[in-house]
Amino acid sequence: MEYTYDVDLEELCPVCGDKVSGYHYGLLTCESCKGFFKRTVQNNKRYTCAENQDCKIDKTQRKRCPFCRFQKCLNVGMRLEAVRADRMRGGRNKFGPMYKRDRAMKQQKKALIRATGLKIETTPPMPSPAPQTDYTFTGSLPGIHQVPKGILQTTPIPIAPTDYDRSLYGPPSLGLPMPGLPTPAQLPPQYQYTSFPSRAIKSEYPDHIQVYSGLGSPQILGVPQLVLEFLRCDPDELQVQSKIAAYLQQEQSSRGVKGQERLSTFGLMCHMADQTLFSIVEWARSCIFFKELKVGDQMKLLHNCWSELLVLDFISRQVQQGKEGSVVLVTGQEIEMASIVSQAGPTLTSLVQRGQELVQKLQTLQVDRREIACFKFLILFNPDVKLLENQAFVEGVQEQVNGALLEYTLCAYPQYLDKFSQLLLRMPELRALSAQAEDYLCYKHLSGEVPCNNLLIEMLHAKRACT
DNA sequence: CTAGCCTTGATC
DNA sequence: GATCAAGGCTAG
Repeated sequence: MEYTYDVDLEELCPVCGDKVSGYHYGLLTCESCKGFFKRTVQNNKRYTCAENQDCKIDKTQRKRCPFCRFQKCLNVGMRLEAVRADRMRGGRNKFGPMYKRDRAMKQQKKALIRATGLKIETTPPMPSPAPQTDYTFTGSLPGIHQVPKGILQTTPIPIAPTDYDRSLYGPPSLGLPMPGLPTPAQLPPQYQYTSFPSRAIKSEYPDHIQVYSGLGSPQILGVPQLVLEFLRCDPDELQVQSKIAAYLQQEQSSRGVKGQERLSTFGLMCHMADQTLFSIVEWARSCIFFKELKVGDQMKLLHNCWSELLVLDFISRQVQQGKEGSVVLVTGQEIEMASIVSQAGPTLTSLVQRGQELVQKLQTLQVDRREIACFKFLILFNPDVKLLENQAFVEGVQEQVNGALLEYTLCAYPQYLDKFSQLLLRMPELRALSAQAEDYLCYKHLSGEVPCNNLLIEMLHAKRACT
């Protein structure tokens, strides 16, 4: 594949494209968007959009619609929590280490270009809500034969969500009941909001909105507890990115040493997808509800939906950070659509194009990362999976997630009353796409082009064996 | 209200 | 003491 050299040419503000002046409220932005974000949050400003809430925000037009500008600030990942309630000046906040990691990542990516020869996406948003520490990385993979069992059975992954969101955002995780077995009948009404201040507040912003009431205690509006919990479960995109990039780099360079052939682009993509699948399985194992299940049920659910989760992972990356005419990989690398069309066979090309169509639809719907977090659970807890030991639990979770998503979309996007159903309508497309991707993988596997020791293939076999 | 420049102060 | 992201100030 071709690649270009303009590596860190773009130090551009993700909101308006102006020149970046440093890290502000969670990511690299320009001075003006920093100021705008600060004024908006500090003064609890509410804007309305005179158009359809999809105004283009660039350097010349950013003043025209503050509503859409703020929306975009939130969507690219600016953090409300970084605006200080007490207005204290100077010093450092909790994000310091994150900024440092981000800088390190950028360095690593430059090295990755040299190793793999693919252009690097230079302005990764930092989409995850809370960086998780202790993402243990062993560097070596379990052998293929133990893979599905091994990865599901070994010791639990240490999850240490930073307490930042938690401490700021009200009830420590435990406000959320962790039902051992939620049957639909006994589901607690858990997506109610924490108490509002007396004045009526409508959530215009699809994110945590802190309201500084007289005493200055921040509250969350518009985001059901369950959705917040899902966000907490989400792995830190940067860590996954860094881990997979490091893995690929090592893989590629060790081949050089051993005198093996370097991986082809397709081989590289297989390894990348494989590693992504590992991280998806790790995510599932550690997240709320799923970890309550017995291993057998866990495996059945994962065997059923792995490809959908993989496709969704890809799709959501494009929705969140994709650019017109190119595709962003889990490593942050970017591939031009043109080079895919010219170099990947017709099947893969149409697969990617079909994916891009779905991306477009989701972008039009203004899907945000909270909704995507819900989506992942809806896919994972598929009540249609047969022979589950604990079918009722899975159905119960599905129902709860549906409720939370519905409530969230209604509150966060009151102007789109049918957003929820529009979102659900995309589910069959995702399913069809992942089926097509599985077929493609199967074909490639049969023609011997997929590297061995591959979790992808393992999953493929497992799924086809039981259906 | 905007955005460029200034001051502050915890962390290294 | 240097760094650099917070908040503050103020012309336009």
